[in-house]
Amino acid sequence: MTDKVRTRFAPSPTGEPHIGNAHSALFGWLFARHNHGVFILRIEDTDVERKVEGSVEKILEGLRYLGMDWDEGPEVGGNYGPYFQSDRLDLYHKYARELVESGHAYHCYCTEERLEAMRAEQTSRKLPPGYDRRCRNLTPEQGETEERKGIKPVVRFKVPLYGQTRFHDEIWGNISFENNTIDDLILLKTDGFPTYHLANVVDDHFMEVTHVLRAEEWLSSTPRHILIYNALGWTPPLFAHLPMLIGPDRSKLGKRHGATSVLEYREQGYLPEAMVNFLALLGWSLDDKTEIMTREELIRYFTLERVSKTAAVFNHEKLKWMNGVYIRKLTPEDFAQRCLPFLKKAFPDIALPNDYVRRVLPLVQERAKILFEVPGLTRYFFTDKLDYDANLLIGKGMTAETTRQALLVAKERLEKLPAFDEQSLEALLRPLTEELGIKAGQLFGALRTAVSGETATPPLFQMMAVLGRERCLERIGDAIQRLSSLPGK
RNA sequence: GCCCCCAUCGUCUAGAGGCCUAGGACAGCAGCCUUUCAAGCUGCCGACAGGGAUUCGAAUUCCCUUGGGGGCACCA
Repeated sequence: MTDKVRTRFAPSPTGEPHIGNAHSALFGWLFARHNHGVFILRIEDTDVERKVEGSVEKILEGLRYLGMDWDEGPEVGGNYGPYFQSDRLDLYHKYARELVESGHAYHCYCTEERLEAMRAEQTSRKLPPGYDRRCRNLTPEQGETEERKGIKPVVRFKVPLYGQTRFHDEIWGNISFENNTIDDLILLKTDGFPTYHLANVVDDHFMEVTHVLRAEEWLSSTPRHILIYNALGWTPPLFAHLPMLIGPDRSKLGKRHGATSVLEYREQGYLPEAMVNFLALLGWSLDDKTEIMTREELIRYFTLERVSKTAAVFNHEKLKWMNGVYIRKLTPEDFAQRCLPFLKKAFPDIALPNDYVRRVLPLVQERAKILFEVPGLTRYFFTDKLDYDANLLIGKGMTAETTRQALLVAKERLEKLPAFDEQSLEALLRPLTEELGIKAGQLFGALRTAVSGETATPPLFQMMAVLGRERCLERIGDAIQRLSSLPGK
């Protein structure tokens, strides 16, 4: 045995990597890193029915996106493999057999139909559903009779009829269950695969996992696991059940609450550092004020003592805010790098010259909350045709005609402006408002819309400077046209 | 129905008997800044689920009630 901390993340490949799983994984990862321990990734693919092709890759992608590296597991190997449960069936069979031989487990021949009927009956009589232990005391002869009928048995664990099972949870404290409320769970299914309970115990034991960090939903199956450890003569690891992530209605986080796949967040342009920071703060806190923390700080400060017991609502609003914080902290170059894929995807047929893109992007960096909205915020920098309602050109207290006149004069002056940069533009346009006898907002608003087709944009002079003289003049000319042909004007 | 838990602003949380007329953050609202939108700044709104008990003193300890969650599969 080693005294080094070893934790694991043990997802089952049944679909998109769930944000709730990512949360648990993160806590396990932070705990391992904080303690200079080992973070193991184990794939629990024991449910043939629910297995979804390609989900292992997605799980790995999700972890990579969030920057959670694993020391042992798929792709990296390790001394405790294999790390796919489907490659460890012999091991599970061995210990299932051992449990049967030692009298801790038995073969059960009950059909699924019978079990279902039994449960329905129990539920209708308002009794707790559970196996009635019909096969618990079958004689060898009775067993053989069933076998001859061609019925394949499952292996069930013989839960003690009396007494209680206690354990200590690092977060919840001491928990105790009456054994008579636990039914004889299945260890080995008829298809030869183990259930979670057996596989989990066997693997955590042989992989020398020291701390099992998993979501609270597992709390009530922990006594079963303890019982199995004991029956096998093994020392259980330490358990720490983590608060669950729930939706705004306080139920288990699901599709109807919005995006649940980690990869969806990547596609929407949530920065991994923001995701990690946000997730860490769901059920854990450092103190009464610190919220923005780097990955290194999270690792340094993360302890189980500061993990809470109450489920946390996944608040998209706050995530968005935090993502904005991280976006603003990026260097312009880094921001550009991260935006590029989103721009390319949104404007597949438009050239994105390097230096131009790098002049455009800083203009929206503090305005974007998620990367996905960057193309929308910068559209007019890349497209030629603007699509907007000409009435938007006309500001408060202006008419189509006064607006047109103002634009006409502005265009004229802009053509003659020696340098088309921010300072020159301001030096020209600011005094022009006085000359025209209109307010700054009236002229700037008209120009803003003319040049971008939008009413909310980055500062006008910066925007125009980046767009360039040619494009600006062209668009102002177009705006003048639109004003001239406005009906009723 | 049974078992195991949980309980501070709408949400994430600080609080481990006096530091609490309960702190921070998101959201909301108001204002400032300002050519628009953001960002930023200032302020406001806003919670200890209820009831007992212990104590000089309880958000903090204990009990009950209420509310909420999780589990009770040949799923994990």
